[in-house]
Amino acid sequence: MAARKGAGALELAVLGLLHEAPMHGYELRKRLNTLLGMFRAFSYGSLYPCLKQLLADGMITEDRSDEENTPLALQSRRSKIVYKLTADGKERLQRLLTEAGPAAWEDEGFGVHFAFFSHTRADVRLRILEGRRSRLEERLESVRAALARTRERVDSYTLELQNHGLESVEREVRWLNELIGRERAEQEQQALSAKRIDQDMPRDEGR
Amino acid sequence: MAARKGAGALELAVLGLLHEAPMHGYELRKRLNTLLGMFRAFSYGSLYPCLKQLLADGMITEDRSDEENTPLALQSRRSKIVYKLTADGKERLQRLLTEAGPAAWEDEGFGVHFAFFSHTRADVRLRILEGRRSRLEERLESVRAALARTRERVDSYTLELQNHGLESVEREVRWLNELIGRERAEQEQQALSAKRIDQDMPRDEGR
DNA sequence: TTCGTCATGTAATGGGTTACATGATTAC
DNA sequence: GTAATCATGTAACCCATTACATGACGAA
Repeated sequence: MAARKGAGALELAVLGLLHEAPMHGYELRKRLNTLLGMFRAFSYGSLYPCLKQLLADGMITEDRSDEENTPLALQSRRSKIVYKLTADGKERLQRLLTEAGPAAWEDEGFGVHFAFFSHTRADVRLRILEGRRSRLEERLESVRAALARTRERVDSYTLELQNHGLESVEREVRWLNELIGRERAEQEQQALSAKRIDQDMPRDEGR
Repeated sequence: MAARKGAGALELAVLGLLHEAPMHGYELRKRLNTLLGMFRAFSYGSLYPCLKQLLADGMITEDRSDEENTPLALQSRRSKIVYKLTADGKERLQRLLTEAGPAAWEDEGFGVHFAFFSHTRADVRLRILEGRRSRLEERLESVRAALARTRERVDSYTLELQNHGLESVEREVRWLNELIGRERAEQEQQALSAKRIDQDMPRDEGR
């Protein structure tokens, strides 16, 4: 099965962005870093090798044509390599977007996966959100336990730090709760309209 | 000057914890990860090599003695290596704690530096807090700018993610503001009591 | 013509994890 | 006696950054 390792988050982000529109590396990086804003930033030193790899794997093709204008006879200025997803690349993107494992909800990958949720199946979205939530709740519990254990004999700055961390994560959990609620409501509504269709044109029910 | 590179955050954390009390590696790691709770976690694979390096550099000493009990004649069970700061180590810790540079306010290092604020000079604390705040404000500004530029033509999940990120960072900035306020108030109060002492026993004022 | 930004790329390095190997001690 | 956890360590790998090298293009 070979399993293909290679850059998780970055690879997904590149494929995802290229799926929306063909682009060259420099632009890709800018879009990447505004997309992920607060969560992470990539440098050229990781982006270009990643593109190279994806190219070698046949996930993307490069277009060094300099587009429409070939003015007279002076077009040897190689520059601006536009990358584009191949069919294999689209397939791979789809596969990455369907995996609802730790890679999707741990700190490094969550932001990127979330950013492409509109291309992700509803059930996968839900599992990722729930996965992240339980991951965070684990952390909360362990920190709370530690805090209870060592209470009173901690200096005030440490306490301040731990409390701030705790509150930040609690806030994220509330955010996830809201998102999960919305996702579920959406699913139910879809189930409902499906039922309505069933009532309009009834089918075999029992199995 | 040689400059010594080596693990920034981890090294500081180890020295800081060992300053509070001698400890062996396993315990060190546990304390480390509860101390930093939400911010990061280290594995043995990074801790032990770090200890090794610190030992080689003479920042710490190891004690393989198994402590007080040497029952009769069966004490060859080497186990539990207790590490302890040397004078050099204390000096190094002090130096790390005095540096108020990017290493202290970027994501990777801030938590650790903050955790040992009670051993840090007041003016250094203030500069680190302000450094972090302006770092975060830079990010806020660039994301807000990007958000304004691409407004309306973004899908809802991306928007949701960016907003959540924005709010998280805004929250941290408010937290920093509060801390900075407290630090300044403290400094002013100390300046005040210093003045009062000056009034009690006046000295040369103009230079 | 020079400066800023766009644009592509590589080599060295860094800081960390995973998985593994080993063994002592404790609780049941 | 056996399982969990305490305890120490290493080697292979991973993902990314930094610093560098190169050069085109537009505006002042």
